[in-house]
Amino acid sequence: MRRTTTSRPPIALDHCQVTRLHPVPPFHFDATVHKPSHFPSSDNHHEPGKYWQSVRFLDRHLGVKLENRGQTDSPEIKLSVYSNEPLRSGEVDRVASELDYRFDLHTDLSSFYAELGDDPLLGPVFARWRGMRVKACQSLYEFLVIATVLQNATVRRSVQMMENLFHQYGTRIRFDGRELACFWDPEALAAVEEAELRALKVGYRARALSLICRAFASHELDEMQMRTMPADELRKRLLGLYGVGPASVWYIMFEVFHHYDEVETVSPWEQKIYSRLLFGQESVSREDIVAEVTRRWGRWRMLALHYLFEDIFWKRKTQTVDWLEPLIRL
DNA sequence: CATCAGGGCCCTG
DNA sequence: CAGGGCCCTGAT
Repeated sequence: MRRTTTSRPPIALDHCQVTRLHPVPPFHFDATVHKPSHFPSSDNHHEPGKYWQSVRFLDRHLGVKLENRGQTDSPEIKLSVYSNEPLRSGEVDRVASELDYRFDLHTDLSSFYAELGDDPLLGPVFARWRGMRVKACQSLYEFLVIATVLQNATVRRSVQMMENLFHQYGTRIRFDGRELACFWDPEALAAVEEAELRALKVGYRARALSLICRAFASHELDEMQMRTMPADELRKRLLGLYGVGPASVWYIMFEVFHHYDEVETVSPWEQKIYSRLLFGQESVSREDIVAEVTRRWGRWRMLALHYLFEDIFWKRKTQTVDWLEPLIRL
């Protein structure tokens, strides 16, 4: 009988080192670290001004805590890195620099606001979320797992699949008084039979999960190198992975690799939401959506859509958005 | 009880 | 290039 990793007590990350991150202003802490449109996951936790996240990095299980210590125009983040043994010199810096990339802290968005600030849709949104960044605090491999459990599933089912995977293959970590799940390595899954994955109710996705982790375990893919690839080449690489189609590629191009103009496709769910946001209609064709955002926002089109999208989901937290509710299938 | 669609993707003809 | 099948779940 397989002993699940999470049946063990959590790893205590009792060592902590503190450093600072300095985002390029303007910077909006909460809208960057927390994306209300994303499904909840036990690898992170957000409270206003604070964010906890597990990170599998440098072959370690780490806990990171980000705290807002600045203002929009003079931003500063206190970063606490928790580990089970003291980190070697330089390791905290490597974590800081990786987070800098994953939270997109070094991008200068001033021309984005300058060029699009007069847009009637974006103007009010900028007023609320100026300084918001794209964020994917997962590695490419980890994000591919998320993209896979999103496929053809309602929110509840995606959450269930993700938590089943964390329970079976992840590691519980404990730091700063919180317990979170931490991702497994692709190597750990590479040895697992598809049938075992299917038992976690991931269905046909078992094959994709299995083949994707092998692509990483065998080092066919190099995330760091992919960060510098031209968009066309990158897209082709991603599409070549089994179980990765246009919808997953779209999320990854934008969220993981920060291609702000990536709107090659619009999947059905987003299509309905953008139709409302852009045209006030129930269903506008994807071609019309792509044409409109390209004409209107050019090289910033996906970042602009991200602002509109998260804005409506933030709004939903405090008030009812009657047209949005039926679109969110729990 | 049966049927269906859901925040896709692969494979076939 | 269109369309069927795929896993599972909750809604009808």
